[in-house]
Amino acid sequence: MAKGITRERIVAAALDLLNDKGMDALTVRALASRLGVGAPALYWHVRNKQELLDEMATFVIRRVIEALGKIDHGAGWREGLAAYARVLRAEYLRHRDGARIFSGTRYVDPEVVRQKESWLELLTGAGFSLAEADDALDVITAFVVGFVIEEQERRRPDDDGDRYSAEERDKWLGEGVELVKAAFHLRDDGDQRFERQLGVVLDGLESRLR
Amino acid sequence: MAKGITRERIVAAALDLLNDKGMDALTVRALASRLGVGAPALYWHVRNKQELLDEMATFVIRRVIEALGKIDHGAGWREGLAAYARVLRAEYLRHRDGARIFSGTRYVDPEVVRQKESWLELLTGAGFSLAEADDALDVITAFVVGFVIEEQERRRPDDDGDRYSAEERDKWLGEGVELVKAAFHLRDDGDQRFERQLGVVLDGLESRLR
DNA sequence: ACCTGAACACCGTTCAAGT
DNA sequence: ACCTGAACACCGTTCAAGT
Repeated sequence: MAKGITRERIVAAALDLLNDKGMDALTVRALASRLGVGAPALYWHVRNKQELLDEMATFVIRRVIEALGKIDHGAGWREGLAAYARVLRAEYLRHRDGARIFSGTRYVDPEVVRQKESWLELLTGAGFSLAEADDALDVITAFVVGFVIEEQERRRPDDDGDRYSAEERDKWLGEGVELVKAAFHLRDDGDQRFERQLGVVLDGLESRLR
Repeated sequence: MAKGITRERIVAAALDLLNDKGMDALTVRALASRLGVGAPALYWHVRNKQELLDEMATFVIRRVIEALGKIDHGAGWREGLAAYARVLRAEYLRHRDGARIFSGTRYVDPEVVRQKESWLELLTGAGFSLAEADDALDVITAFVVGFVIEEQERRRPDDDGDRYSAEERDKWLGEGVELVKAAFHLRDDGDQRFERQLGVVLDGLESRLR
């Protein structure tokens, strides 16, 4: 009973292992040993490694859907889309390289797509055409995916320990790129940049309403 | 001389192999045999597989830089950024899963970052603050990366051959999602969607100028 | 029904040895 | 300087066998 390996426990352990050691260390054998079991045991519960990876992606997507479902649509389309973007980013950030690994996952689950209905309602209700509403969801999603990929890449533990100080970086850059250097010095990380850039995209959508 | 394996030839062959067979089939042994040589031979030219992957990424980034350098900045900031976005998308599209694999690549090359100078000049010259200009480049990049990841995911040869017809898909979706179905039917693929959604982001940036 | 032990083909990498 | 042959540790997966 303590050894009751199930699909759910396997997927959970796999996501843990991914966060701990990264994608390359996510091997069937390491996963099995983490579950206190031999590697072949997993093949009774899961067809192969690819199915396990698909199952992990499905789990992540399900969490996204669940979180999206709790968003209040009453505060208007702009606040709604902002909440959508924040949820998507937060869920990707939960997993090491989450955006790169779990974005663009094949829609194997109708629920993922059915989810869109309420968002299309919100947007068309606010005055967007159906085509514009569809584009709006796509463009927000694309922005979040691209933003978080960059974000997680930058946060990744450096293999070479080459964290630059400001001066080292300026030297590395060389001469004649003063704007690049100045921009780097005033660059903030994380939430504020996300909110600002998200605001740009939302402004773009808003301009379509006029 | 016909067997003159070089770093450049190795990288070129690796990118070919990636396009032909995909990332999983990109093994050291397969690559070596494609070059008419034994697997250990590659280790004279390249330290390990990771270095090879880094070299591939660098090659792709260099091509992007080269293409970006040819863009005429005379047509204004909006046309300039649009050209930037189109170049980035085109270069990612050259390689199977290009956006997922090569985006967010660690900046190992100063030239990549120095490249930004001319864009910051263009944007600040057009009236953006330096912080806004920096955000503008980021937001465009993020959008392109996210868009192309989705695009290449959708284009990927289906493992199960499950290409849906419109009716099959409607059935799969179930009842009560009429907007989703309608949106799907009027959905166009590729260039037009990219241009439209890029326009949204550019509009968002333009709104900052006022 | 659920898991183990042994085995297979393949992988990245090393290293002595060849030219 | 550049490549081969043989080998090592590890990987995903299969399968007969155990309980």
